[in-house]
Amino acid sequence: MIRRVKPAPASPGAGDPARLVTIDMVARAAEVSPSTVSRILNGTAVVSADKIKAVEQAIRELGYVPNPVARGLAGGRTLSVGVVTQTLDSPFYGSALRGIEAELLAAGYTPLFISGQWNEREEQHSISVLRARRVDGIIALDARLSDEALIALARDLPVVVTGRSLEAPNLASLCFDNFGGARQATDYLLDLGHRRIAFITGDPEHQDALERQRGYLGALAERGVAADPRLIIPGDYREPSGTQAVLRLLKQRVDFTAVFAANDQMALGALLGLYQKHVSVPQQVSVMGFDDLQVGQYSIPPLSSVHQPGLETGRLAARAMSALLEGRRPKLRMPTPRLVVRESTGRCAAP
Amino acid sequence: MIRRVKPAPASPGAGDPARLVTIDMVARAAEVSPSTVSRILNGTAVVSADKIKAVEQAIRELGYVPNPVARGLAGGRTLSVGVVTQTLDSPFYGSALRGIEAELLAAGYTPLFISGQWNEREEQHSISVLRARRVDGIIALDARLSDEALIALARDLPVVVTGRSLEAPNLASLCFDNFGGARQATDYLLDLGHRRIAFITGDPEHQDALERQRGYLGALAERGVAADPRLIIPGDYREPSGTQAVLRLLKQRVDFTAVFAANDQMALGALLGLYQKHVSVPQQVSVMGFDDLQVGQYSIPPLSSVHQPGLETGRLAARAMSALLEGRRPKLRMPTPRLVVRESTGRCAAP
DNA sequence: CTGAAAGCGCTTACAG
DNA sequence: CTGAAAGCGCTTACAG
Repeated sequence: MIRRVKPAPASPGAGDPARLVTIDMVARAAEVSPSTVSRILNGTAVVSADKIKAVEQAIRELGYVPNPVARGLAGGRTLSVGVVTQTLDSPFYGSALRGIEAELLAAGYTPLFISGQWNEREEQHSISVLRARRVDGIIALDARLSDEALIALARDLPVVVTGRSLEAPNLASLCFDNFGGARQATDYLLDLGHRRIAFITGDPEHQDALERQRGYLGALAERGVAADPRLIIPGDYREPSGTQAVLRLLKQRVDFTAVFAANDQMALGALLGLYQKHVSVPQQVSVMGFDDLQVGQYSIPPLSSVHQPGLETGRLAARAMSALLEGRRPKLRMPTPRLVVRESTGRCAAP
Repeated sequence: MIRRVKPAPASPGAGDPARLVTIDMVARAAEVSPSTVSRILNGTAVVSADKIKAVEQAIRELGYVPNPVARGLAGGRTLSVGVVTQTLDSPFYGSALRGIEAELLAAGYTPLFISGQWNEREEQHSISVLRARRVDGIIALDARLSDEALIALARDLPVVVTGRSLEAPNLASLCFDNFGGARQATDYLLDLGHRRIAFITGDPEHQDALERQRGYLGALAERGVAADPRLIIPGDYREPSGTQAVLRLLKQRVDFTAVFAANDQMALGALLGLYQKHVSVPQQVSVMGFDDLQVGQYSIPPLSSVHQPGLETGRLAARAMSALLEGRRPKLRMPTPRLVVRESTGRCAAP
C-alpha cells in the first residue's frame, strides 16, 4: 500500500526520525491529503477507519515525527511549557524540576527550563524568552513576580504558580502549608521539653519564610511560651547564615536548647557552627530543619525536618498545567506537612 | 518617521513584546521590505546606514522581538541547543547546568534541558525529542551513549560531550583529569602518613569512576605501597553505598586509617557510617572525597576533596558549542585538578 | 468525511 | 544595496 516516494535518505528510519520525513511525504504514501494526516495526528476531526489505518502505517514505515516547530507556527501550539525556577542547581528545586519533567513529558509536552536568578527582573526576562519561544503555558516555581503580574500573564496563557495562593482565571496555584509545618515542628520541640527554641528566619522576601516564622510564633503562643526576640535570628536560607546564627547566639550567651531553622540548608549550617563550638547535637542542643532535603539524611547527626514534597509538588504543578491546557479545571490537593524525626532532635536536658 | 500602522494592541510595548508585532509591521513602519529587516537583524548582508537607523528605531518603538519559532522553520536554525544530563537534580550536574544556561543565554541561544535518567535508552529518546525540536546542537553531559552513536550524531549537528575524550569532526569533548585528581588525593593521604587507605569505587559503568580508581592505584604503586584488595570496596556513587562500605570495613575488622571515596556523595555516606560507629574523623580515620560539592563545605567535619569545576565545565561546554555553531574550532582547556583540604583529613595517628 | 488553499512569521535565493 | 517571491512544515477555516 505504501509507495516510497523518494529513495530513503542517507540516515533514515528509526535512528533519525526527526529529519526529512514531512507530513506531505506521509500523505503521499498513504494516498490522502496532508490535511487528513494532520487531523488524524491531532484527533481534530473524524476520519474514516481505512484512511487512519493507511496513514498510521505510512507513519510507521517512514518513521515520521511531526515537526513541533512547524506545528507551533501554524497552530499556535508548540506543545512546550516554560518552567521558571530560581536556579537550576538548588537541592530543593531540583526534585521539583524532576517531577515536572517526568509528568510533562508523559503528557506529551516538552518543558523549557529557565532560571530567574532570585531576581524579579531576570525572572521577567526569562518569561519573555519563554513567550518568544511560544510556550503554551508557564509554570513558575516560587516566582518573585507580583500577583498582578502573574494574573496579567494568565490572560495570555495558562499559568501555574507554586508558593502562594492565588485565585484567577486560567491560573492555578499550589501552596504548601508552611505555617502548619512550622507549627508542627515547633510543637514537637515543645513536646520534647524545649522552651528556649531559637528560630533562624528565611529570606523575608519569601512568603514561605514569613509563614514558617508565623508557625513558630503561633506554636509558642498556643502553649503559653513567651517568644524571646533574642532567639529570633535573621537568616537568608543559605548555609552560612545558619552557621552565623548559632555562632552569634553562642557568643551573646543567649540561652537556648533547640534551634529551628526555616530551611534545611540553614540547619546544616547551624549544625556546623555547633560542631565548631563543640556543642553536641542533640545532647546539648536539638536542631530542626525544614524541607527535608536529601542531604539531611546524611548530615551528622541526620537531620529532623518538615518534609516538603518537592518531587510531588513538581508533579502536581505539571498535572495542573496539563489540565489548564486541556481546558479542564485542575484540582489541587497539596500533601499535608509531615514531620520527619531523625537524630538531631532529642529531649531537653536543661533544668 | 514611524507611522503606526495599527492601533496598539491591548497589552503592548515593553511588557509584552512577544506578541503581535511581526517583522512585517516593523518593515512597514520603517518603510522598507521585510527582507531588509531580516538582513539587519541577522547581519546577513550590507544595508545602508539610514535604513538600519529607521529599522532600529521601528524595532524599538514597536518593541519587536523576532519569533524564534518562525525563524526556526524558515532558516533551519532555532537558536536553541539541547542539553542532555543524567538527572535534573544532582548536586554535581546542577552547577554544570547553571554554567551552561548562563553562557548559552549570553550567546543568544536558549538551552533545552532534558534528562537521560542514567539510562541509554532514555537518553536516546531524549535526543530524539531534542532533534524533533530542531535544536541547533546538543551538549551531552557524561552521556551513556557509545562513542559511535555520538560521532554519528555529530554528522547531523554539532555535539559537545563531557566525561570522555573523543576526536571527531563537528564534535568537541571535555574531559576532566580524573586520574590525576585521584592520584593527587591519594598522594596527599600518603604524605600524611596513611598507608592503609580504603577506596570506595564509583559506578563502574562510568569511565570517570574507573579513572579515579586507576589514580588511587597508581599513587600507591608509585610510592611502593601494596594495594590490598580488601581495602577496595565497591560503591555506586550514592550516599548509602558509602555508609555500607565503611560499615563493612569495620565489621570485617579490616585495618584502615583513611578512606578515599570516588565521589563526595559516598564520602558523606562514609562520614555517617563512621559517626554511627563512633569513629572520629579525622582523629581516627581520615576521609577524602572527590568532586567538591557545595554540601561538602557543610559536612561534619567539612570534607577534603578534589575540586571538580562543575560550573566551569558547563561554561566551557557551552562556549565550545557556540564555537562549533559559528564554525570556529573550539579550544578547550580543562582546569587542572585541585585538592581542597578541609577538616576531614589529618595526619595518620596509627603506629 | 475530505481536499485545496491560505496562512503562521520568518529567511533566502533570485533578480535587479 | 534592496524587493518580490517562494518556501520552511504544519494547521485550519472554507467548501464540498
